[in-house]
Amino acid sequence: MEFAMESGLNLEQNTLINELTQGMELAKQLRTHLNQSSSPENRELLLQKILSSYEKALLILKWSGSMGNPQSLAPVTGLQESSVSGDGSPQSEDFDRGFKDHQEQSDISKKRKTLPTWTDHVRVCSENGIEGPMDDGYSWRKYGQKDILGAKYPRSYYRCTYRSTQNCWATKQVQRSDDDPTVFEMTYKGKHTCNQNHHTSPSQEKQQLKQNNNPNNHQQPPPENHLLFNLRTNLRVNTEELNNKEVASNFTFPHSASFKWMNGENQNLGFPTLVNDHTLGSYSPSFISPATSETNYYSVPPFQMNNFGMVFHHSESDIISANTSATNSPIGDLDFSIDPADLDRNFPFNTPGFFN
DNA sequence: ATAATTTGACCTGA
DNA sequence: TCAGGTCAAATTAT
Repeated sequence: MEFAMESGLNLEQNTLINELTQGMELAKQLRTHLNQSSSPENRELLLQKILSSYEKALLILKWSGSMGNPQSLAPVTGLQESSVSGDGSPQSEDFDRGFKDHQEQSDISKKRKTLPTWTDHVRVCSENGIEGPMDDGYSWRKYGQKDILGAKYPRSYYRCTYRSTQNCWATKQVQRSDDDPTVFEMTYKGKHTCNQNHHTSPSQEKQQLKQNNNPNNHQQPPPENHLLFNLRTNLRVNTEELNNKEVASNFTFPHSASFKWMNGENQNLGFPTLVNDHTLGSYSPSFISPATSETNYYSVPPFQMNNFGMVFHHSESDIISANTSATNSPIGDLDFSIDPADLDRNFPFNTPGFFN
């Protein structure tokens, strides 16, 4: 509630202006580079940034244009279901303090009713077989993988890296779609109560990438986040049938904060390194948001997409029990208490389809 | 040495 | 009993 704010057009408009401005700036830089002797890479980089800015600008326009017409959007994958519950987004610093410690145990015994759960369908399409859904801006630690009945690909289980240190009980499951291997269903449970200000570190991301790309498990193609790339390739967001409102109000994109620095170090994966270090490294933060710093979570522009970016489709649902085993715990209560917070970051994705 | 991942065992609800 | 989810020891990466 507190942040009812970003509903507005202003934000949009500002962002739009920022993007266009940025595009112009970059174009100027490019011009300079053309005169001087600069590496082709730098030029390329600038070019990409420019394109990125314009694409974003266009997306923004599209998005705002579609606001009124929910129907205009096309669902990408129609998968999910689930109903919604409250929270949507990850992170809420303010709240965490209330919880820490003890809560765990006590909660266990109590109710842990509904853990806010929502699912994103992230399509990472890669023509070249690159990219992966991984990074959503949070640090996750994989704690399990299971073959699911009837599913071609195994499901991976992740929990917040800061579970123990910050008592953050957010978890997520990643399941590669059977029919469309380029789609990953990411199911999030619980919100982040940790402070991950420093967005993921490169190393972490790398790791994630790796994991998800289990060669053996047919898991997936290597991710690289080229926002740009992703953007171009497919950008769509579908909010599934959830109640529009709910989604609108609750869902939040995980801030994407990180980009990758994928230096070609993923040898293991053996996937093509499309991008040069610089390319990635310099992926314009702008893409993400003007401000990259700590404040991001909130400040991020509405359209922020995950790094993975792109398409996604998501649905939320309440889930009721989440854990079974002994040690597990309590996350439960959070839902409620946090709700208000959720709203904030929530992206005004009222529009049922973000990008078409 | 520390941190993350792998993976089979274990747990729980249906 | 079974499938999904989690634990935790061993392994691997940083």
